[in-house]
Amino acid sequence: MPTFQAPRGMRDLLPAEAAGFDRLNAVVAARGERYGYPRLVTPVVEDRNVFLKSAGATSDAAGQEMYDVTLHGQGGLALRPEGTAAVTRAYLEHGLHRAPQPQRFFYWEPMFRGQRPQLMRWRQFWQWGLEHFGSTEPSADVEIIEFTNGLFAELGLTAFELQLNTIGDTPCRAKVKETLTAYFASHRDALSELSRERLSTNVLRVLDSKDPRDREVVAGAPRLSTLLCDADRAHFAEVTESLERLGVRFRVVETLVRGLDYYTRTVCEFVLTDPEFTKAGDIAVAAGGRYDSLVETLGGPSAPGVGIAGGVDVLYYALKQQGVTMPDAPEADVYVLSGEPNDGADRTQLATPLREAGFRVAIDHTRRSLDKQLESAVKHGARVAVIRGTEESRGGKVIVRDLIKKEQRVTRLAAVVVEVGRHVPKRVRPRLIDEPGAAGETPFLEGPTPPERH
RNA sequence: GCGGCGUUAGCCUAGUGGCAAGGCCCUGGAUUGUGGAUCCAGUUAGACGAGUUCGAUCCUCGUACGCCGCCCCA
Repeated sequence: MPTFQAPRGMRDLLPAEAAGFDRLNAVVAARGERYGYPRLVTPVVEDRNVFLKSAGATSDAAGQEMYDVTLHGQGGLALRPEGTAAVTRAYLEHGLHRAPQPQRFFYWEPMFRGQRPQLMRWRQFWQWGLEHFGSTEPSADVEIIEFTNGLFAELGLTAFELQLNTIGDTPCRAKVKETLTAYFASHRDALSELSRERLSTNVLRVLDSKDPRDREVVAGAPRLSTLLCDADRAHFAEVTESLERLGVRFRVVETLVRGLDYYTRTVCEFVLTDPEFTKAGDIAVAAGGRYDSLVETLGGPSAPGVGIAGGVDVLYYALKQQGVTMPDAPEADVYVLSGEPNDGADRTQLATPLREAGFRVAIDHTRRSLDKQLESAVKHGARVAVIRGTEESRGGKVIVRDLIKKEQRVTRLAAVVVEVGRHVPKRVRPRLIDEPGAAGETPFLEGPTPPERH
């Protein structure tokens, strides 16, 4: 039994899973680039006030759930629980509000929340996200929603529903809250304890309570849509009309409010509808909305913003649940092995030109029998074995054996790269500097590997 | 963070207050140095700690981790 375990709510991504995550990352990031959202990286640790101020002190996400960090006895830091506030902090810190607007960012980072873990809900989890600063237009809201909808279509995720609502802008919401508070206060006795508390802290949250007693009271509450200002209604109408025109399916859920206080107007959630997930209640695979006062809240000028974030872990499992196959982590296409015991350097010299050429080459660095080495090559998923140190492969020759066709040829060393190339594809070698005219392609779902360009 | 249930080898599963069983995987050997088959052999286990008991993997308590519900949320 291992003495150590990963901390509660944290886990290892073994190569098969890590490969799937990498593919998801590649797809989402590439889509981000296509939409003009370059990647921004922020630290894992932030001043905890960044989140306290932005999310609202009464929000659990910012309070009890925060993963505090102490260094040399000094606190005040926390592992980031979400991306938007951190990105906004960076946006301000680097004066990007003075850069040409709008500013758009993509991120893909681990997030941390100090909640008790459950299936697909870890203390460390991954999120991709988009933030779009500097536009109050409904079409900016539509863009991030359409992005996400298109992303899921691209990935093959079908079992989800887009839920939309508007919770009004800050000045207007004061009146809304007033009306709702008055209504719920008059039904105070019928409410759950938690909701009674929220009467004074965050009335809107009463609307999405799961408690059946609350739901009954909520059913008779004044509709949010009738309480909002004309400007809010107009904004939301344009969002929904645009989405309809773009063919994005959605459902307006008037009780949808978000847990974080910084949202204004549009809020959205992409909720999984697969029965495997709905038994535990709604699980969101992405969620976001507009935050027109967040920049100001964090000490900046008045600047509007809108964003969305998605859970990578949830997305990964939802895709698997739907039977979307992501490629396993192939260890090697080519296995170099030898019948001679002490020729490690020779094996490496044999592998090097193959690796330079772009093949995935693993070397058997054991001294077991050729028998076992060959067996091992198969078990590690190699298509081709390159064998040295046998009768036939002396004098600058090696055997190139196709492990599936069970055919082999004795080849001169100089011709090994060409011979191996007859059996397995080369992988795309990443380059530090773009080659002129070369468009990189990153395959996602299983399919042929694009041939290397010349 | 609160409550409930769980934890037997790398994985899956059996069983018991008195030597812990099997399958898969892994390692080695053989079929007289070219592989996935077959045969043979081998390594490895009751999460951790304390208590009750002549004796605990089994009963009790605590801790760790997981799952379910709550809270919350990706």
